[in-house]
Amino acid sequence: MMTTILVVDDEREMRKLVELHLYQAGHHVLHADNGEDAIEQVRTSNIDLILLDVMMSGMNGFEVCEKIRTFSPIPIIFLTALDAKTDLVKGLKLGGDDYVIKPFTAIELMARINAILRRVGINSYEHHKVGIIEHDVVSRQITVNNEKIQLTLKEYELLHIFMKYEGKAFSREQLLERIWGMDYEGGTRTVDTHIKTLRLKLGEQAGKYIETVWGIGYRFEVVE
Amino acid sequence: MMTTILVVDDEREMRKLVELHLYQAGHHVLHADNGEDAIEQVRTSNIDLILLDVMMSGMNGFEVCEKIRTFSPIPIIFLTALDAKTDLVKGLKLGGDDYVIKPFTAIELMARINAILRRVGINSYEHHKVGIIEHDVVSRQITVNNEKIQLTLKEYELLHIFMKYEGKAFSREQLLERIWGMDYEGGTRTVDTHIKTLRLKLGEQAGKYIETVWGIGYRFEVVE
DNA sequence: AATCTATTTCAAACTTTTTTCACATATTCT
DNA sequence: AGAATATGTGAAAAAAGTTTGAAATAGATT
Repeated sequence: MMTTILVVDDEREMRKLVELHLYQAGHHVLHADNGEDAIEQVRTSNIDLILLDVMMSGMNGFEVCEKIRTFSPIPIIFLTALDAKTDLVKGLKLGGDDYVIKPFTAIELMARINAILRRVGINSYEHHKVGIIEHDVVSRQITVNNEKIQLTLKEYELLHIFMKYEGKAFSREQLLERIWGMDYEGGTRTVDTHIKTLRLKLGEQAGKYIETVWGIGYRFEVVE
Repeated sequence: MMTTILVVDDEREMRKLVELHLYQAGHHVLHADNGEDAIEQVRTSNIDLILLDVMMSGMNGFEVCEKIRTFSPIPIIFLTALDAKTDLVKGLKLGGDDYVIKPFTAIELMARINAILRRVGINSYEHHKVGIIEHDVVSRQITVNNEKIQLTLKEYELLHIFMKYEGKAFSREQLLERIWGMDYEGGTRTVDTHIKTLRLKLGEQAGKYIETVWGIGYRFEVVE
């Protein structure tokens, strides 16, 4: 499953470089060039991990971290040019999960990110509720009207993306790329079949949440 | 949705080649053979992405990029024959988003373009409001007086272009080229029919936003 | 190897959209 | 006003996209 990573750095070139690598590694990237914007995005977007530069004009990384920790347990990796022990300690005390010292290689950064994501994947508690559907990420369970339903892998991934990006219209190609992977060769009709079974399993009422966007693909939205 | 891409290269044959591929991939293409012209076009036209050759007589690609960055965050992909490492860094420092090394294949170029466009599409939350009409690009939904209306692909594309270029008069040919593509064979009266249904669906008040420009085509403008 | 489940493919039925066409209506020009 | 040209409209044909059931294929499990 694709992850959304927020890159916070006030140096544009450094941010771009990091973004490029993250993007090529298959992550979704959001960015902010200041602390306030970063905090706002954490509040409003569905972000999985933050790469946070420590030295920024205005609010510094530690302050941003402290603020975010008042309302979110989202993993934070500090990017820092400093290498004093005190920073590590300070950052971790404030709730950071890891830190990387500039300059760093793409490989190193990816390794840290993957390590953290793996770790939180086990510990994190994600729970989405949209209309009468509830999705508990940890247990991978879906309930409709509090009744458990059994989904296959593809159905589950579809619903996961739909619920995460409620209201967004997806083309079949986008869904294939995200769930099946860039290298998928088969036809786009496959998506239709999975949509069919997913609608069926979601039942009369919740099945209608999946709307057909004619000529494009599908959109998930609570309809009354 | 069709994107407008500006190709900047002083070698005519290279430019033509790139343009052809872009056109076949369904993009709308503009071109410039020097930096000054490119900058002017970015200022005055509504461009979604720039393919910028680094080595040009007169202003080079990096200088052009630097200049553009003083007033626009538009994605820029460098085309370069120069060595990778140094250019990547320099280009990205100046605000470029990616770069492609010549010679490149059409597939590679398209992949880069799509990657950038996708990223931009994800990061930017586009929402247009013109008069009583609102258009949310992500969900592909249109509301008139906060009431959702259901548009077909062609109607949607028409309204999208109209709202994007509010006030501009379009000929039927221009609309056909942008929405239907260069290989469209049918007659121009098809546009009229779609305008008719679009006006109908927009309703009494908003339908009047689409004005007929006699002898030319149509213009979208808020009238009071 | 046999059995089950999940996934993909396929094609027919169905739905919606797009195009065409004929005629009504409107605008411009002489 | 009348002719010529351009646009508006409703209905029907044509094209395109979606849904669905069933069958084939692939993957896992026993």
